[in-house]
Amino acid sequence: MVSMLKKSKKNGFKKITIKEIAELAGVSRTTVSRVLSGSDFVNKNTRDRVLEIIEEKEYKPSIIAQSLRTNRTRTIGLVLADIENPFYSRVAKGVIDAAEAKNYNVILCNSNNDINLEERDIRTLTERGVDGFLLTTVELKMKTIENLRDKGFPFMLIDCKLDIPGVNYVVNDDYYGAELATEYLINLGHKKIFFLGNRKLLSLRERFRGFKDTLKRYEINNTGNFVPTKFIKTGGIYDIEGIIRYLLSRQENITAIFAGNDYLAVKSIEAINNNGLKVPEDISVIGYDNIKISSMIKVPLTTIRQPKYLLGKLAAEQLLEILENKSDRKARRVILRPELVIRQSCKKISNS
Amino acid sequence: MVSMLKKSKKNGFKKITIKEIAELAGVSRTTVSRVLSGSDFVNKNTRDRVLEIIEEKEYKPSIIAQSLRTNRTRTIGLVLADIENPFYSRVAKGVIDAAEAKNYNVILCNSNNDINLEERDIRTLTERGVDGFLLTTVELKMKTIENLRDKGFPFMLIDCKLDIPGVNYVVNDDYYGAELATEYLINLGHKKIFFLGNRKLLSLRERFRGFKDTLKRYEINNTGNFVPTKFIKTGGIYDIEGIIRYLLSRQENITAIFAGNDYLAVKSIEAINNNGLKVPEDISVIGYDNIKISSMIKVPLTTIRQPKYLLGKLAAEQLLEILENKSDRKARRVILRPELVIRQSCKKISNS
DNA sequence: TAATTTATTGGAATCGATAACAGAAAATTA
DNA sequence: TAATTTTCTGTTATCGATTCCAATAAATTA
Repeated sequence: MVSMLKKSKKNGFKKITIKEIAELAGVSRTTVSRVLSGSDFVNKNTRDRVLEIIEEKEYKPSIIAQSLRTNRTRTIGLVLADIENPFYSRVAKGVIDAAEAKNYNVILCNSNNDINLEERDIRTLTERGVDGFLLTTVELKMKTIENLRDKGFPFMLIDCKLDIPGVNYVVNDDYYGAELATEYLINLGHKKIFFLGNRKLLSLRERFRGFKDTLKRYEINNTGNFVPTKFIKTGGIYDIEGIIRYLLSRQENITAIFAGNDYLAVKSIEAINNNGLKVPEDISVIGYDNIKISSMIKVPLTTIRQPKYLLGKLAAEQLLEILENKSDRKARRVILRPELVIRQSCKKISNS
Repeated sequence: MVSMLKKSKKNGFKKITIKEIAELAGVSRTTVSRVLSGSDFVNKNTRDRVLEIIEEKEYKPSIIAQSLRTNRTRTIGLVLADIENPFYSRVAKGVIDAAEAKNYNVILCNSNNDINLEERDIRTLTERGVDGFLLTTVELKMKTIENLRDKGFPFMLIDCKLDIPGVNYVVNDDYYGAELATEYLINLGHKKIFFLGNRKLLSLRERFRGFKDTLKRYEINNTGNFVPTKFIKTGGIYDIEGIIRYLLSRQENITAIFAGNDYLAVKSIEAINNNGLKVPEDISVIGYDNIKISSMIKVPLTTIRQPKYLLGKLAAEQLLEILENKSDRKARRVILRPELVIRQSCKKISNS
């Protein structure tokens, strides 16, 4: 009778509360609380007795009640652009690992590359009371970000280099990565290179800048590198087949494609094959990201490797530091270096 | 002065509370609460006035406080065996979509195929106060599950057919899928078929059963289908290269491999190639799962397609139904049908 | 008109913790 | 021994909502 736990609404059994522990130990709730937090001065005998009962009853303090009182939930939000994209799921793993290491939990939202869902997710997360969140965004609204910043809500951007005051991020150096890729193609003799990507997306915008500047540096005049908007569907997803057909039909003798990410690269290769051409014999393709399948497809993809796990891990760690140290207003901007991974999807051009 | 929000510890600004809304509207907190819940009888004029102020102040009730009072968090937990495995990330998407549709949030844990982390995750989630959770498990401890069940904590298993009373699941019919795969190989003339998989994992155990039974049905005597334990590392991950070398060295003239999942299949093909043999010319390989890369690798993989998104979506929906309807003790067991996807990794045998 | 019912509202307790403050006992110092 | 400090503990208010119960006013019925 004494040891039997009483029923409650939630599930079969009622969780034991601090009050009951206090009664069993013959002390006040305050004392139990003090034992729990470990910080304050409690008599050793009292402490031991309380700890013993806590252990015996397997008492765990209610995180909900703690949250209400302390205004902290030990929860962070993570808004992923697309959980099915291996790039993001690797990032997510880094985030989760870093969070759990500090005893935080992660609430996951999937914005599905949709800017409206993204906004909704941010709203949901703040209302739910996460202590802060991480945003892997594709096409963010400046106003939303500024608003968050002005409210003082702790957050960090992942893989989105947004240089406005008071906004922190962890990114890969997309500009540098694009330089690497472009230089590699140029050194192989390519001049007619098409950049495949939606320049509305922030990371792709940087890559495009690196691409353009490198061409300029090598004094290569490369006009018309844009994806006609009719091929861009909502959420930044492309009609790759259409683009490739369009490219080939233009008779411009494109010799290489710089795809903004590996997903696009893989799809492009498929589409090129479907149009009777071969990679890399007819067209070279370089990707960006180095996702897992890149090395496994028919023609292993030459691409730019980004430290993805680290991206997530560092972002989470930075955020947690902010959370643990509220007054700290220092800028936290981390830029990671990508590397060129040479495989088989690019070929030297001799007749140039 | 009046409209200025005061500062609080958490972030720059204090959230407005029900008390303040009540004061502004000149009613009691009780009345505001009633307006919020929409259910009780409130005078229309009062209701409108309160709603107006709620809107004006953009008041959102504190989910934490609600949780404490109502003992429900509108949060479910999801324990993924491996978020980087595309199978699970697709499942996760189904879960998230279903949860958000009913205004629930998902706390994500990644057990990393580690049974100990899995137990830790379950503990974390229950302590955190999720209303229930979903478990994609690899190698669960029966005792843990029975314990959860006995405590009355709501949960469902995903892709793990555990037939003990009071435990619910949504699974693919692994037995049937294995029958499909095995029959297909047999019809191609294969008799020496090796089943590649760790039979400790529940789903693989079912697949192995289907495999064995089908062979028996066709009166094919197939001995020695096991992966020597020395190739099985912690967490059920394999030394595929080692296994393949071992297989080839045995001189048993294996003509086909039935890989327990596509991951293993893809790795096997790589390993087979590394050993100077070709798929499907020398050895046929069939996979299981139909993950995205299966169609993109050098030799597109013949495999068994499972409805992954649906798996997650249905599991979440079932769980939420349980949560919304506590007293309902009916069994919820959903079995989805897989299909054979014929691509190019299996070949007919003529000399048998 | 008096009695009863109905509609609408508020007071106060509660959920399970934390924390400011004060008070009592023990230890130290004068 | 008295005064002061230190150590330890409890009382009470609070976080922001919900809910039981009672109270009031208005409407209905007798």
